[in-house]
Amino acid sequence: MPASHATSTSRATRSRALTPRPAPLRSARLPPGELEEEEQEEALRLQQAANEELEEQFEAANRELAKYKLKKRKRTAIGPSAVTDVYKLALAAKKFTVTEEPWASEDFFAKDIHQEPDDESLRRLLMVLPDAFLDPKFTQGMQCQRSTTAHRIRYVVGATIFKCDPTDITQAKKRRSTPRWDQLLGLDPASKAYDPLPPVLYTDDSGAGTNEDAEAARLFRSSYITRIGHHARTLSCIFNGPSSITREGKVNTPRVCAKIWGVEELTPGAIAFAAIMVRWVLSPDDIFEPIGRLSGIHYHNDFLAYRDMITDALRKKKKPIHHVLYTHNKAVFPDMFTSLRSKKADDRLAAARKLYDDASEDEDYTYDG
DNA sequence: AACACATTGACCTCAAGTTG
DNA sequence: CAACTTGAGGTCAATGTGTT
Repeated sequence: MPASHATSTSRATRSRALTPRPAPLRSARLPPGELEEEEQEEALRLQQAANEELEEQFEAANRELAKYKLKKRKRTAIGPSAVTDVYKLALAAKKFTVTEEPWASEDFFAKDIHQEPDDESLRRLLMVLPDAFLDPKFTQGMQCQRSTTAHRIRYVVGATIFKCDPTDITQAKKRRSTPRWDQLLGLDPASKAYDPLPPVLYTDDSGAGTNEDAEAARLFRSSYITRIGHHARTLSCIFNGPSSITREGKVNTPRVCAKIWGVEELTPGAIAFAAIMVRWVLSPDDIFEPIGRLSGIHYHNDFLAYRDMITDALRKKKKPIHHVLYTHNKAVFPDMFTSLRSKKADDRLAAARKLYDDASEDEDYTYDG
């Protein structure tokens, strides 16, 4: 089997590398009076013997591990018994990556976790998982999700979203020499700088425009991020899998991220994530990093700016941004949306609430919860 | 009811970059 | 230069839906 062969070779290479190279043995004929040196060599030989024994133990342990790995499940099965804490931590990390923040800021690790963090989502996460960011499983989970999501959006569904020849996006050379992408990314030919709010983020590719009200309503409502009436796009790929946009009609979607993570509604982070993602997909950059190596685009900083802008506007009950969230939600989670936002259901609940509001009170009753 | 197929996220390995 | 980190790419088992 090629896979196991490769594993065993790499293991052998690794263990060789760990073993200290044997010191060149001196000639048997030692000058008299150098007993001290002889003793040292004897000690070295003993040390080498001990090393060899350790190496053998190491190999044996690896063989045991390899046997275990063959039997091990490759994929976590559904069901409470199979879901371990480690698995749940990785899942939380993946969900966090896409719905809250793609890269963990450096101060996450430096931050005193007993201090109240400013960010609300982080505060909630730390309440449930105080040591989340200290666990390597968490960063691994974030890494994996970044890599997978970026790859899917660019290489699997990119051509469908942007209605172009697949190679225009997948081939680095062509991607870097397509004028349409430069225009969508708001590249200034003179300064070689990219607009942090480029046309690709707006409805109809038309950019900021002159009318400020119209601009607020069109920002983050690009048809590349999601689209009403047709298949939802980038956002849907993230949560419902690539086939949700590349296939017509209903698809077999056994375990999509939204189901696994229990996501029923978009967050400001999710919209901001999709926004930097459509920019990266068209960019000259080959690797999805906080700062684009070739473009110089500050993906992470721009993401934070988008997310905080959206969060702030939502809190302030601004109409355009609530409309953006509404349309995106309707496109990405149509089923849940209709059941959640049925006016009839809302009225029914509101009526029941009113019954309590109108009911009589008694000062003797207390409730501390 | 049982099977086949299509699709998915998880897992694994490797290469390139970074640090000390 | 070794040890560590990060992201990409390939493979695989689990699973929902359609078909017999």
